[in-house]
Amino acid sequence: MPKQAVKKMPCCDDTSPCSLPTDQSAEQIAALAWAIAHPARVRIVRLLISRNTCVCGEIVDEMPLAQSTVSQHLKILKESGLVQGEVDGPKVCYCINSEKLAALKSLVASL
Amino acid sequence: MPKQAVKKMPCCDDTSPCSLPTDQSAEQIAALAWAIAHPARVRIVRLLISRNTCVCGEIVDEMPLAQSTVSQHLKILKESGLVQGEVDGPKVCYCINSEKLAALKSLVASL
DNA sequence: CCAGACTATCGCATATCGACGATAATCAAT
DNA sequence: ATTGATTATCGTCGATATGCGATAGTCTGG
Repeated sequence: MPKQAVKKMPCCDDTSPCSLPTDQSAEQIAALAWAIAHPARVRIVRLLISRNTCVCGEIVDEMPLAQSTVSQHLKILKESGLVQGEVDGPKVCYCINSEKLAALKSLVASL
Repeated sequence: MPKQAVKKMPCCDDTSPCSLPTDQSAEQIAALAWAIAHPARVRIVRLLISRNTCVCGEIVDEMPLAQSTVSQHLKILKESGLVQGEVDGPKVCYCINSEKLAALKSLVASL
């Protein structure tokens, strides 16, 4: 995960001819891209998109991964904000955070 | 890098109600997303986009990273196909592969 | 309250990332 | 050929990702 302490980001200073977006933007893109930088997470995201209704552990059934592993990926997706989890009784329903997804699309499109 | 051997991807089989794109597509997205899943690489990509002219080791000057580290990131970007390197004398000019970039945008947009 | 189902978390192992310095490799020019 | 500049690669280190089984936590229903 790109969480290394970036020493300094001397971009967009006087010596640099770039009018690039802020570094914060770079980290935003990196963080969101990171969330979908694994096939399993792409599949999960697509699964959640395809089912307008939030799904829960059914995700596990769709994936060739152990439940704990899927849960781990869901955690990563939740941390990225792309996915939201909502407790529904003993189950947990996950759904796409459309705003975050739109933000990801927008950020990538504006590259 | 998500290069782990995926055991099997029983998606889109008879038991699954998904008409999702192929898993290959998931790996494509994951691979491209991975390339920009690091702030430094996002910055490099933007730098290459902003300068229509290909840049070379000037990238190093723009980044708070060691030359070897930048070279490593460039290698990753090259492997993803997002960036192309062209030897120009003792220097190496890098430039964006517009097609790959477009593919990335398209893939993300079609999520 | 207890049993059952569902999910999250904990360890653990392995593999890779990300960073760096040091070193090799490459090319132009002298 | 040698030098100088530029870039790639190597080796190392710490941190993290990824996978799993096992376990703990949580909630519902009887």
